[in-house]
Amino acid sequence: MSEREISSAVIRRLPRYYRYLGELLENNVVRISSKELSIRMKVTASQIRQDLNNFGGFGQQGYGYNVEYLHDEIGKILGLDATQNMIIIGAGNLGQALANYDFDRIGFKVIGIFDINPRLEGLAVRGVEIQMVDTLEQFIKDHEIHVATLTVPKKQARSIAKQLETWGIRAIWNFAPTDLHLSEDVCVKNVHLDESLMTLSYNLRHRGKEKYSYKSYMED
Amino acid sequence: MSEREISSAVIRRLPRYYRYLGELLENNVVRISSKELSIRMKVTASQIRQDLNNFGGFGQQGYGYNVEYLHDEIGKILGLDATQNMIIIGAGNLGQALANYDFDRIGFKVIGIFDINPRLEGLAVRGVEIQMVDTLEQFIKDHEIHVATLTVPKKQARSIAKQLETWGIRAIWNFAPTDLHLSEDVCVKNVHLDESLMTLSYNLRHRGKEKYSYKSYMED
DNA sequence: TAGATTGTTAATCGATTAACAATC
DNA sequence: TAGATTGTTAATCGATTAACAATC
Repeated sequence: MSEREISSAVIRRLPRYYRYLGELLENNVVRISSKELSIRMKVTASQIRQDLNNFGGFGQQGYGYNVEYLHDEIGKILGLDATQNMIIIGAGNLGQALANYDFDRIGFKVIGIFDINPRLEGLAVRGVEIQMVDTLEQFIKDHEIHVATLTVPKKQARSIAKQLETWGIRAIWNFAPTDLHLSEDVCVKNVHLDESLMTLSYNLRHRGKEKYSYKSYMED
Repeated sequence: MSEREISSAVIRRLPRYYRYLGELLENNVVRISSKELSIRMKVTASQIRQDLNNFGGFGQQGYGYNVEYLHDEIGKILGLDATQNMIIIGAGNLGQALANYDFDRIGFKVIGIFDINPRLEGLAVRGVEIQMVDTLEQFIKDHEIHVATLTVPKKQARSIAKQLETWGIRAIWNFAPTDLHLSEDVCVKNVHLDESLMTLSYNLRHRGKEKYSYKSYMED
């Protein structure tokens, strides 16, 4: 099976397909055409078909796509079918908020929360007790963890990220407002909330000078 | 002054320029060339110059760019120079975490937090007391609010968004995992955290099959 | 002036959309 | 079979990169 290079534009759209298909599934819709889905999602049918065909032919001519099948297949492509253990580094407001999220639903199980603040030690968030970071290395080894969420202050983010890398972490979901400099085989996904708000600020200020319309749905 | 259409790809890069320039400023760097900045940011110098020239000529041949001037100008383009009052709807974990953020720094002042849970009434987050949503309409009118952060459950998101629109809100920072259907003159910026994590999941699973490298910095 | 670096035009590259033959 | 809709190729569109004349 030849692995072609999938563009990140396509990958970023997959979760949205997954979400819409999940909703169709909840509404007991059995099949859907790219045309119908394109209307609901406000994208072109062409794009949907192109995107999906990067991964294989999931539809059937004259019929469309089976909602449940397509939903599951996209889930597999995204890797949501296999559960990954995850830790959260930084148990501040955001870290605790994320710990309360139900990410199990998409294959991520929070099994550890870490901080340097001794006041937080032992405090349980969603059944997981906050531990001190000096136990982090051992914990990662003991539990075969490959994914870490980073919600520490900017100053500490880079050095902790480097350590996480040496301890075997392969993917970092980074909420610290800085770019991490790691080797290429560590996946980093940045969530820079302040930068997100800045783009909203831009659009608010320049609103009306141009058309924004539905495209904003896709600009993650 | 002719307003050309600025592509969203450019707009999404502006906050990152702003951040790098801010750091240079902190390090007392007075001037920088597109070449030097391109190396630090791991983008092409060409892209930097093209991006900036969408908004005007901020540099000088043979010299480069004055860091402070460029930083300030990008801040103005993003609209960070004018303060906007903001409210947060939904005082759950995420809502409270966001209320604790220092968004004043980029021109957004949280002056109200709202929820339907009577248990939260009066609880102060960063000096702002949580109020009940039935006072929302009056509050928006009294304080001339145009920006709202939406951190309510999926089920309620759309109906609240619709109401916010009728009450005069012009920009919504939406954390609910759903697309909002509003008129075109309401700006919506979605932050779908679960979808962000899904793309990380994809990259983790397909890691090594292709090169990811620095490009991940830019995929917000 | 000579060197450096911009602003901007032209070339390339990639992503989106359109079209349609294949086929259920 | 006829109608519908995919998978896929071709055309278009837009974004990125390269090149270089302008100019500080």
